[in-house]
Amino acid sequence: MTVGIRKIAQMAGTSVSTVSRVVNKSGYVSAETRQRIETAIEALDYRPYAGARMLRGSPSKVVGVLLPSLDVPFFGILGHSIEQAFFKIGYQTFICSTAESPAKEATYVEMLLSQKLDGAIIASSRQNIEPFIKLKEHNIPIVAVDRPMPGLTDVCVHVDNHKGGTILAEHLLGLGHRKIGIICAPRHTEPMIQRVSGLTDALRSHGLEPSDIRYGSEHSLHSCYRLANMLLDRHGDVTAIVGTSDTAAIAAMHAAIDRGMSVPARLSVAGFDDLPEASYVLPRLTTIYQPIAKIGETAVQRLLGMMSGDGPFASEDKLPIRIRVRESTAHAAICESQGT
Amino acid sequence: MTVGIRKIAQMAGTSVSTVSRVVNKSGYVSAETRQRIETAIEALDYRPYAGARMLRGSPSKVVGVLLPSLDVPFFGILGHSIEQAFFKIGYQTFICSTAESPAKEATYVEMLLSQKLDGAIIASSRQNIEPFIKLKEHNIPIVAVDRPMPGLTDVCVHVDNHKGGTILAEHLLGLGHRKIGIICAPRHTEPMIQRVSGLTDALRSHGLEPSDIRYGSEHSLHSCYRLANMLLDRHGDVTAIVGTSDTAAIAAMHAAIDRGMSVPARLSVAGFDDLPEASYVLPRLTTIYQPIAKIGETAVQRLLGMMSGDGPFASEDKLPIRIRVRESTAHAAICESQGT
DNA sequence: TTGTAAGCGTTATCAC
DNA sequence: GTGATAACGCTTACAA
Repeated sequence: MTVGIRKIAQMAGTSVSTVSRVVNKSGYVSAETRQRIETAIEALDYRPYAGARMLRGSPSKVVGVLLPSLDVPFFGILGHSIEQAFFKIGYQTFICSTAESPAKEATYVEMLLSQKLDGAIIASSRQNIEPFIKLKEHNIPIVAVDRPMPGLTDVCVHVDNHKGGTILAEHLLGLGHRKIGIICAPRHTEPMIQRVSGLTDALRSHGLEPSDIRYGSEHSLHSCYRLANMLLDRHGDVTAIVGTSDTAAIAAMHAAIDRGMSVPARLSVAGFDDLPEASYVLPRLTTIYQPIAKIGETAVQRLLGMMSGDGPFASEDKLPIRIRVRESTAHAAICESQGT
Repeated sequence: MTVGIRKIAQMAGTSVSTVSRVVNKSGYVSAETRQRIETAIEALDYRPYAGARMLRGSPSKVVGVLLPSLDVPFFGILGHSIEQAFFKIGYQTFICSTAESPAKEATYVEMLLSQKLDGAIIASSRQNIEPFIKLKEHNIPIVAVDRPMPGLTDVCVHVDNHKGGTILAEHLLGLGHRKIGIICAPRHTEPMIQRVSGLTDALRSHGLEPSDIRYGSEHSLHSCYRLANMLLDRHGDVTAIVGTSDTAAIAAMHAAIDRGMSVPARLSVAGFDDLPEASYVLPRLTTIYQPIAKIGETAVQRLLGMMSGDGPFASEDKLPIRIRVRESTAHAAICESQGT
């Protein structure tokens, strides 16, 4: 059924080794033999089978990318940039949506291992490295993205989330805000924790505390909307809310507007990530930009370095971030004068 | 370096065939031999190599999914649902972002073919089937999603886009709108074409024509924003704009609001797809809901059917859609009274 | 119940 | 320049 190297040899009236030489452009082959072989290859649409090559020890040119979920924009963009970067250099990518489940992560690791991958890029929701240690045991090079995986790999490509929180806090403080609420979801992931601590650290250095911090376990607009309402119920005097993601911030905008607080006149709102939806909403969202696609591409570079044996064997890349000031934040003085 | 079946046999003091029997749970093995083998497998963390199994004719349990791009929400959600459905039944998925380029599509096909896949799910931006015919020649079962690929496969899972356009038109007509503009982007894809023709057919059956149709080649908010401005420059008297995607509709909302036309009081706006961002914007967007995740899951079912040999060998699945009326559309009478 | 051996598609070694 | 042949990890007759 399948056409292999021997069928080509047979058709071209030569031996498998000569065909192999032609296919791999290695060793000497006479012009006419090469011609006959190429004709046969064309005719039978022959193509060497990667799996058999690996039996002989060649790299699989296959990598695994394990991400929490492809259907949230952040990981969609990240996964896309990783996949495209690998494609450019002839690598195939198994993208795996682990859906936050350690059991799924473990199953994926099994599947990937039995496919013989050359390397892996991982972002796991929990800091739990357990499902991945088998990859490490099999000496598969691993790069962490978006969040470090201590104990698993020392190579991580991400941004300084703590600093991002600080920048946001200082932006709001500079606008005169003193009563600031925070919505953090999903609660347990490292970037979110860092953002909250960057925020609170900056406030404290000004002798302030967040008026309220609401934690949620879900990323969804709906769940963040409820958190925002709880926050506003208890602390109606806040003049600004920061969401640890653009989604959380957008949810806060909805909650505020639905209860008649105008944004930014009465309430300033800021987010994090600068996803496309940040500029979809009206007023457009002030947020921290992070170079998602660049993160993916850098992670691929790092993995390539590890796979080719030359370093770096340990490195933490923190890519630059910056604030994007848009229309959702304004001076607090205005708020007071229009306050509810 | 790598641990294979013979190393296990050696360690357990038995033969490779017996190990194979244990691994595949086929044939008889005595309890004690099995025990020794399982111990060895555990100790050496052995796992059969999928590529070698395929040499012996077993299915690869690998499928290819070729989509225009993972970083746009629609395909992110679709790709995610497909990947998850395959994961559930033990299949690995190569997700390939073809980025609208036939050259990339062809390269992907080559790569996939040399990995020996069991089947493929494809959505190609252009109707160009050329890059994929090799898959067909190699008898790889193919299912089209979101848009049909005539000549390549007769199996397609999608929605009735024409009907969606009709529903939208009738919704607006029912609200008294008579001057309706359309923004269509990206212009050449089948679903977009269908949506426009559904819209115009419905208008014509009421003796009307669209006031203006603006076509764009890019999906982006930015480019659609410019289209919307062109439309409003030329036909400031429209009372409603339909975007053939939620992004196009959101861009229209921005353009309208930026020139002081309030939505929906002065201008009604409707979109298509019901992506998350449709409920992010304020006012929340009236749009046509389509069951994206369900489309992915159904496509997987169809492909499974084809791979297992029992039908269907030709079938077009049109999944149900419905309109989601939100706040961005209102009665046209209100518009006239507040008109510019 | 277990072992031997052939063969899947490929490449590398070595002889011609 | 070219062609046998062994080996990679695995499954499956077939023999014992």
